[in-house]
Amino acid sequence: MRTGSIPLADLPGGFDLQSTVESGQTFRWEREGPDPETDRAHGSDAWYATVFDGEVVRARRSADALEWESTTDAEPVLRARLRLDEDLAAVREGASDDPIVRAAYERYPGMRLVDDPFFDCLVSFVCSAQMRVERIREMQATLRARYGEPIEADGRTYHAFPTPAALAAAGETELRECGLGYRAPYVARTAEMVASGEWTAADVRADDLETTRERLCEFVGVGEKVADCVALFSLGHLEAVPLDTWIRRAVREHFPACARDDYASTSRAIREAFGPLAGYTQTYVFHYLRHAE
DNA sequence: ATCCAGGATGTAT
DNA sequence: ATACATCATGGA
Repeated sequence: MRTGSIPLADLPGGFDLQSTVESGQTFRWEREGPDPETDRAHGSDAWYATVFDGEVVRARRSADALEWESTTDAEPVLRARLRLDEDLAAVREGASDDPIVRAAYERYPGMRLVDDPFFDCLVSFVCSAQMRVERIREMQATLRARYGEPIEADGRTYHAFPTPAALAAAGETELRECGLGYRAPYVARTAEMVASGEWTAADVRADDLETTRERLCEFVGVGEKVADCVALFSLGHLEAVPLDTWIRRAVREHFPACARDDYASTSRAIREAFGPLAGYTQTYVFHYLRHAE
């Protein structure tokens, strides 16, 4: 395994790995070791492991650096997938100056948006319907363990995220046995669509969010909310504001002037309230509401 | 037991 | 277009 270290001082606005990969944006990072929420006995942060393009990547944040260990040079993929080169200070500066927004940014300094692989993100959020974040994470771990390519590294076995063909071949019945419930046929049919090759990330992505959302809604199990999540966390639409139960509550309680009767106009209103990188603010507020307050 | 979780779909109006 | 019931599963 190769190792490397990226000084936090080189990352504009700093970086926090735990909040970035445990804030419900991505479900592909497995924490190695105890839950830092319940066990604060250790000095530095936990290691997290994932697989990108068949290469194992382990990472942790020490006091002054992002350390990594990988079967290849992981720095480029880490910089890209965790948006490490984005100026977080500028993002925070551009956010709206509302009390709850300010509190959320202050609570999780260094949290960044991810840029996840398209299919993984798509499947994860198809599974997310009426599911708690912790269970979505468990479901994705099950899918990787059962259908992902095993990769040996450092005496351990890691699993890549399953390919579209692998999930399509699994079929509805087996996917139900993974605990997906009524989402099993959604995942099976969406996997078939992607496996057919007619819906690539490049095909689905448009310059404007509205068009991208329309195309994403062609997938089975993808409505406006899930479409916004995929647009935000894997297609680079940083202006997207997914309206889930938590954000709807925030609109109701903190931004009543943005409340509209339908999804699209409410999302547009809160997007304008949050600023140009509204998706960043949405993710901070989501994570903040789900833990603090 | 009843309610809820990062909602979406099918059907009736 | 909009309203409504229904869809698994596990934890509180």
